[in-house]
Formats: sequence, structure tokens, C-alpha cells
Amino acid sequence: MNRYNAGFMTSRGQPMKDSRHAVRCSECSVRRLCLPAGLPVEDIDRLERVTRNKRLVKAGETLYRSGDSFHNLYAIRSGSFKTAVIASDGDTQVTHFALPGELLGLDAYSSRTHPSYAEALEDSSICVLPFSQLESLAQEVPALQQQIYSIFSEELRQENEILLLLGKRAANARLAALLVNISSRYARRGYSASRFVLSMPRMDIANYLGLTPETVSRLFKALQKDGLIRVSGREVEVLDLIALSELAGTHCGYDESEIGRRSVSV
Amino acid sequence: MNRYNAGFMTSRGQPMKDSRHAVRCSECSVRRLCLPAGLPVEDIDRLERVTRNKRLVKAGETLYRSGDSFHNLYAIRSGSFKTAVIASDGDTQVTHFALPGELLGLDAYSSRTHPSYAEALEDSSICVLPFSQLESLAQEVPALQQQIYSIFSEELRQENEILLLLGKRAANARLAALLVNISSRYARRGYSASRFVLSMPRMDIANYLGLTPETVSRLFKALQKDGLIRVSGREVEVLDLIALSELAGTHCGYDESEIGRRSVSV
DNA sequence: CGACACATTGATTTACCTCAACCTGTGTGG
DNA sequence: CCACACAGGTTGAGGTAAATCAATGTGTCG
Repeated sequence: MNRYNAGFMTSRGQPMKDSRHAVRCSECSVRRLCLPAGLPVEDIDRLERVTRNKRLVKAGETLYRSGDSFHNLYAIRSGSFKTAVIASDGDTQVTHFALPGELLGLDAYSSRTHPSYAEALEDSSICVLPFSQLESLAQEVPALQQQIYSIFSEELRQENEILLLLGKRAANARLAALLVNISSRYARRGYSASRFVLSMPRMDIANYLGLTPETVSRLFKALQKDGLIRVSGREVEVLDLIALSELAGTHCGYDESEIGRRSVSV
Repeated sequence: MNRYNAGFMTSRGQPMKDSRHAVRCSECSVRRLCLPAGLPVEDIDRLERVTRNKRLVKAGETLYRSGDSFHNLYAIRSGSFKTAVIASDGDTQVTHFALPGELLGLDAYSSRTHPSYAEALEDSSICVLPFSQLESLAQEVPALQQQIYSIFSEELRQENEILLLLGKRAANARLAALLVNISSRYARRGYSASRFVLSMPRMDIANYLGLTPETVSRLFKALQKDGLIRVSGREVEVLDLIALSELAGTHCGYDESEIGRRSVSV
């Protein structure tokens, strides 16, 4: 698909086989960003019994729909998803773009029903985690319980950031923030921070940022004119990450050292 | 202060004494909305050992500041709080208005540092919950662990609703949604759903809704002109909850039966 | 009473939306 | 191999909801 962040497609464009050796958390490429992060090996062994079940989700397919009853959490192994909520009048808000290592479905626990839906933005691969099993295991493994709290808590923190984005920031700052955010998240996954291919269409970006596709299009152009990025369709090259971060009004995506490290490594 | 939702002030306007008999969860007026909700009595007994420590917070005082290190969760016993995040450029976004029974500080777990701050909107009373103790107890008491997950999950769900509000709704729908939301939350706490006193200034409402105080002021007036509410300063009377809910674009705040029940009970 | 924060009101500006046209790439069928 | 359709994306002209700027009002507390 592309040479920067190709996800789970091989270089020949074939979907990766769900071969047995790739199924184990301890060998998963995103284990440091996912549920097993920081767990002692013996606990990872036990976690692997919960995460055995894998699934492929094709681009455009939904992993779960709004209203579906809640049984599982889903850990993204490769690819990407959008999550969105639907209001009673049909109005839809994209709430998150999820990347490998991230957990989907946490918002469904309390009502036992998914309040949002998750749709694959590209062909993706996920682990199915039966929550009852995860819950039992967490009851016995404090480190896992802590990791679950940590993931919940971090999601809350991030949502608050997005509230600030939507409530206080101008349109160009919102787009800049999204680009900085995606850039840093790709970087943590071993992809280039400065060159990547957005897996979502302009419409989803616009929806997520509370804007229209037209405005997003014009903003991409404006950022390019100012020399902060280069864009061609969904391909983005970040030319001035510092200026982009400043425009976004946040230095949270990176600490300075990381900016330096990443920009030379490309 | 007012006869509708007086919080922890007595009828003579004196702050309630933190008398020993009010300290127990099992006798707390908001126990059905708080951490002990749904726990078997023997588990509530154990929970009470964690929730012994109480604190009064005066109007305008902060419970914790952005950057403070994380040790405790706080359960609101009476009064109300706003929580807000501060961007690196000083820009602030109010993220939540919290009422009795709700938990503050959950977003701090993952970083061990409070990413937001919490400020009392009126003289308030809270339980201090040392998180390490709560965590240990949850490890032994599955029902408590589930309750904690449930609270996390519900917060995530609500944040997504607010994203939709900020991303998709017009200004008047945002204010309507806030009023419906507050109305229903007061109702669940035994106060009137149709008459209440907002504990927050216009500025905080505006900030929360991603608007300016001027716009909020005009919107209150417009809602009054349309016969949906009556406003006088911070006093609000909801005249047409159904129309207000429709304007808000949500029927989530109430199910029909509840609207009927509440409106006759006033 | 006077000071001060909060709130309202009015006049003007503007950032973004809306609507409509057009472009561009990709897949499809003749 | 080309015509065509169609979805996603861009561009432009014009409109509007809400922001901004600037007074003015109102309640509260020392």
C-alpha cells in the first residue's frame, strides 16, 4: 500500500497470514503499547490464554455497531479504525482514530452495550478479548488490573485534550494537532514521524475535528503554503514539526529530545 | 442559598457539621450514585475503611491542581465542582461539571499526575479515597473492581457525547443539552428537575460549551423567549423539557416515564 | 456607599459553512 | 484500450452563526 506505514500488508500487497507464531503477545510487534505492556513474563503467559482469538476486519467493515451487546474488548494488531457515536437524530461524530496496540470497546462496559461503533479504515487485524475472562484474570493479576486502569485513565486524559481542541482551537490549530498526534503515534510504532499516509478520508478528518471536508482541504493547502507540510492526497510529509506543534498549541505530542531524535532518523 | 438544590447548606445557611454519623457510605445520601452503588453490605463495610477521610472545600478553592501528583480519588458528598484542562499556551477548557456522588481524579491514574484541575463551584464536601487502598481492596472485592470499571467506562461514554455536542451541535442545542443534562442529574439526586440554581457562572458554561459568555447570555434569553425555560440570573425553570430535549438533539437525558414522574412531583 | 465581579445588550466583524461546480484517480464494462 | 461512472477531493462565491469589541446594567460584599 505504501512504504511508510504499510500496516499488516506485506511488500507484495498480500494480507499477512494469521500464522500461529504471530499470535502470541510476547512476540507481537505492538506489545509495548498494548495490554501486556509492563507485565512480567509469567503474567503475559496467562494473558495469552485470553488473547488467543484473532480476527481480520476488511476496510470499511465494522468491528462492532452502536447498540451491539458488549462481550469483548478488541486490541488492534495492525491497520487502523475510526470510532464514532451516533446521536438520536442520526448525526454522527467521529471520536477517535485508533492505531495498533490500542484497545477498542472500553466505553461499552458500564451499559453492557456499545454506545459507539468501530469501523476499519483499512484491512486490519485484531485480537478478541472476552472481557469476562480479562476481568477474572485482572482479579488475580494486580499488574494487569493496573494496566487496565491505566488505559482507561489515559483515554480519559486524551478525551479531555480533544475537548480543548474542539472547544477552544481554531480550525488550522485543530488540523495541526491531529497531524502532530498521528505523527507521534506512528513514530512510537516504529514508522516515520515525518512521512506517513493517512488511512482516513478527508470527510472523517473533518468530522473528527468538527469541521467540513472543504475547510479541511483548504487547511491542508494553507499548511503546505506556509511550508509546514507537504500533502498529496492522503500522503503527508511533515516539514516543520516544531512549527506545526506550536500552531497546534501543544508540546505534548513530543518532548524536545524526541523531536531531535526522530527528525535525524528519517 | 436556595430552596431547590441547596447542597450541603442547611436551611439556616450554615455549613453542615462533618458529624460522625454522616461519614459512613451506608448512610450517605448519594450512596446509590457513588462508588458503593450495588455493592453487597459486607463489601460496603470494607469500603468504608477507605473512605473515612473527609474534607470541606470552599467555593473557589481547588481540590487538586494540574500537575499535582496523584494519590487520591475524591468522591463528592455535597456541592459541585468544575474540572478543566490547561493547554501549554494557558488556554483552558472546562471539561466537566461534577455533582454529588461523582468521582474526581480518575484521569490522573496513568501519569500519576493530575492532567486537569478541580475547583469547587460552591462550598462542598468530599471523601478522600487513597487510590492505593482502593486498588488493593478492588483486588479482593470483584464487585468493587467492576464498579470502578463501570465508572471509568461511563465517563468515557459521556465524554463522547460531549464531543458530539462540541463537534456537531449549534450553540442553542449545546446550551439546551447542558440544561437537560443538569436537570436529569439533579432529579436523580432528589432535587427538582424543573427548577434549579446553576452553581457555575456564565463564563464557565460558555467555556464548557465552546462558546463566549455573551453568546450564552443571548441563548438563555432566546430559550426564554421561545417558552422553553424561565431564567433569572442563575435560577432556571424548565418549562418544556420535551422541547428542550428535542432541541438538544437527544432523548438520552430522560426516558418518557421519568419525565412524567418528575414533572408531577414538583 | 463604593468597588468589583458577573451579566447583559448592541454594533460590527470574521471564520467557517453552505452550495455548487469541477477535478482526479480508480475500477468497470463494452 | 477507451469510455464512463462514481467516490473522494478540491476550488470558488456568497452567506451566516457566533466571536469580538465596547458599553452598560446588576447583584454582592467589605
